[in-house]
Amino acid sequence: MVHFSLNSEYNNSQNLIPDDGIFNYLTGDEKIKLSLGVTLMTFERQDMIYKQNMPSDHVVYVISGLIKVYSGGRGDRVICIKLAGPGSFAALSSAYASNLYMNSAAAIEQTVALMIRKENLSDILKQNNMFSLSIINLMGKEILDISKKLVTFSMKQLPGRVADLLRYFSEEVFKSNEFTVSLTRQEMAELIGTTKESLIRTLNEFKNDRIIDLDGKNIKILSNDLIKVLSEIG
Amino acid sequence: MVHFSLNSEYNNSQNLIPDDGIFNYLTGDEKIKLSLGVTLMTFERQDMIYKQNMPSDHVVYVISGLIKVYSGGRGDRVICIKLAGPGSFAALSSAYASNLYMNSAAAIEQTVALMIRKENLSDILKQNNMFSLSIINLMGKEILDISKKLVTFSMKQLPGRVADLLRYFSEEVFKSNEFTVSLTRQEMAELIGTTKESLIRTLNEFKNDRIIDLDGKNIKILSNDLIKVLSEIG
DNA sequence: CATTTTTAGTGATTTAGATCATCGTTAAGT
DNA sequence: ACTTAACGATGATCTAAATCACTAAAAATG
Repeated sequence: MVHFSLNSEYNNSQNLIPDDGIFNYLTGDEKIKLSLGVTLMTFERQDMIYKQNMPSDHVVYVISGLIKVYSGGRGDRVICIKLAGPGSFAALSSAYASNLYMNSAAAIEQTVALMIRKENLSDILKQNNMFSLSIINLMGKEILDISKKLVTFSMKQLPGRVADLLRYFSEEVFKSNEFTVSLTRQEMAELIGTTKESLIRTLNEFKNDRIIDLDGKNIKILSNDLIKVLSEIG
Repeated sequence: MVHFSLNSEYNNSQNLIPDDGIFNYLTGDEKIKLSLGVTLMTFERQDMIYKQNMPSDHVVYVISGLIKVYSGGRGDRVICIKLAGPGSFAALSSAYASNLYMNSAAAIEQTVALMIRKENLSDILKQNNMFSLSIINLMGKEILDISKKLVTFSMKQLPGRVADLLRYFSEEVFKSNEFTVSLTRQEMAELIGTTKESLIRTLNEFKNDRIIDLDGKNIKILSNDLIKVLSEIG
């Protein structure tokens, strides 16, 4: 786990704060100020980023790679709440609604992320309205996403859920009809609230029905239409 | 459906904006400004407040009563995302992350609510940082609540879910160990993602096990400890 | 107040998918 | 390179809860 911390001799540098996305709303001054409470970290696969029930002192901003935000329940069962790729935040909700992390996060593949001290982010929120508004926007999107997932979990059965997973991968995570997942079957199952066995079976049914091509971690969607239909009929 | 609209002759009145909760952060001027985009409405049981896929022009602030926010899926199946009682908002997430309502809301009992035009709320958000921050806080709490529900839905079985429902009622909705639900068994089932039959059976098991007293819509929790255990073992 | 509709409650049956068991295969660690 | 562990894949079995099919009790409606 490589660890860079910005110390005083770099105070005049703003390199750590990206020049894109939501940070566009920050003034130069605000970027400098925020930099002081920021640590750039590199995580390897399976590295823990934060852990449920620990004090929530940081918010995570993913620069590259992919992380999973998940929650452990009874026994060894785990459910994955979301994946966060480049340009996404994790732990925003824990930061502003609790003083503990309400779930855990770990790297799925090698990931570079900004760890932002939440007080520093609060300072910005208190003075920059457009930044606040875009955080409100982000959180609104997150609520809608989780609500949609809740509906899926309580109404769709396996084929519909797996179809949703494939859409999620192709439309939001990998942004292509052909992709190589860095997740294990177990992790994929945790994303749609099922077991690895059931996920594997359904994925193979899709393969036999020529809806997808499947070769280990390489997945190619052959019929987006069928996937969409499956997702809709649940 | 009674309908009061604030027109010009009442411009100098701020009566419609409550003096409590989140609106404390507003200045007098802001309250006046917000009042212009606000309508006070009374809804009777089963009245629709807003509907999935309609343009999301208003945010709802519940003054008294109880409403349900729900989402319809395949067939006639419905899942209730949350209940909102006095002092709670509904449609905040739709307002700021979509131009359509992403779910529906209806009154469970007679409800008085402020319908706030979302542009007017945006105007306040753009100028009042503390107000924005408390909206961020509210949304964070909502994300955590839904995430918890997601975990429940994918991991707990019926006794655990029903225990969660009873805790939700006694701790958050009715704030007492003894309460009269204004919801039907069907609506209760929709809150925990099951069918009315399964809910009824589980509720009666709880009654037979002397965990609750049950007489129609009157429910009394006899053992909070057992409920808690059931909720935790799932 | 009679009638239609909605809600509550039970039993019998079915089923999707979890669980259990096992085995090659791939990847990781020594 | 060898050993151990993690992962992918399949088959057999089991079970929680959905579904179906009713009856009874309340509520709403005319």
